[in-house]
Amino acid sequence: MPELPEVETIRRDLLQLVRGRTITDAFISPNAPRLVQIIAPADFCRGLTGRRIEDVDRRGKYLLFRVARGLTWAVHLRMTGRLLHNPAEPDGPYVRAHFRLDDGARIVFVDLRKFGTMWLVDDESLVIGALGPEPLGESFTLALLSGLLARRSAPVKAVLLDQTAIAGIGNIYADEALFAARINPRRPADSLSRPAARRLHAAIQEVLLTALGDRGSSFRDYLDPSGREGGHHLKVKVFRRTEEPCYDCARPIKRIKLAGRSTHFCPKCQR
DNA sequence: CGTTACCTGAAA
DNA sequence: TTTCAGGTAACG
Repeated sequence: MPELPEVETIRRDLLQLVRGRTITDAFISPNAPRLVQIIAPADFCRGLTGRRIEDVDRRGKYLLFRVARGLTWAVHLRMTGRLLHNPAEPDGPYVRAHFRLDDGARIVFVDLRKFGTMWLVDDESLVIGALGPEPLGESFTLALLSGLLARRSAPVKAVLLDQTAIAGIGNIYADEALFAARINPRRPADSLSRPAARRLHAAIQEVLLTALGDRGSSFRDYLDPSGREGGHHLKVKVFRRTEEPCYDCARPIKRIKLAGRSTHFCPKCQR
């Protein structure tokens, strides 16, 4: 569910709430058998208990809790995962894991669809080793994006969604970035002109930064650790605006299936 | 490369 | 009843 702006919002909030705290108890629900990867849930809980949270990082859509003695507790929320801090109802029907901290606070992992995953590893490359560069990082240059596009004949939207190409872009912000860059999502990546690649590079950063400023988008399930919605879904230009008028040309936004995902675009403005 | 599976619901 | 859902791994 959450993409880079949502996961980064969660990271920033949780950093303030849990840094320096020690995990005093960990619980994985038996109805979430696929939640913990690689090791058994009991070993995961034993491994986390008693450990201090030293930092909270993010890579792509992964949250990385740096805990004592070099271990990383990694979390991927997939479609419907939430990490809530002291929620009003800590025993709701979709609670898949919970963690008690030494200040009495509770971190609750809620996930309707059970796609979310967690790891406890000493080598983070096991989890995030294959990810491409951070689109808001220094290494994400125009030259890098152009090189990426030139090597792929797939539709440009499929490349934006490929986490090994660029880390953190999902279905909302792929559609929004392609609209901002006026590029048709079906265009083969290697067919983009130099100016089009330049527009796309700027659009990716602008769209992600704006959404981050709005604390993400809450179309359906996304809530921050305090249970609040983001604000960016109120500002999208094409995502889930099928048959509504394009803000630039007033013609209806169209929806197609691409790379297995619903894809929204303006056929007149995006070529 | 584009489908299919993983889950559970909400919306059409 | 059918389709759709901020994701991604595993298929063919």
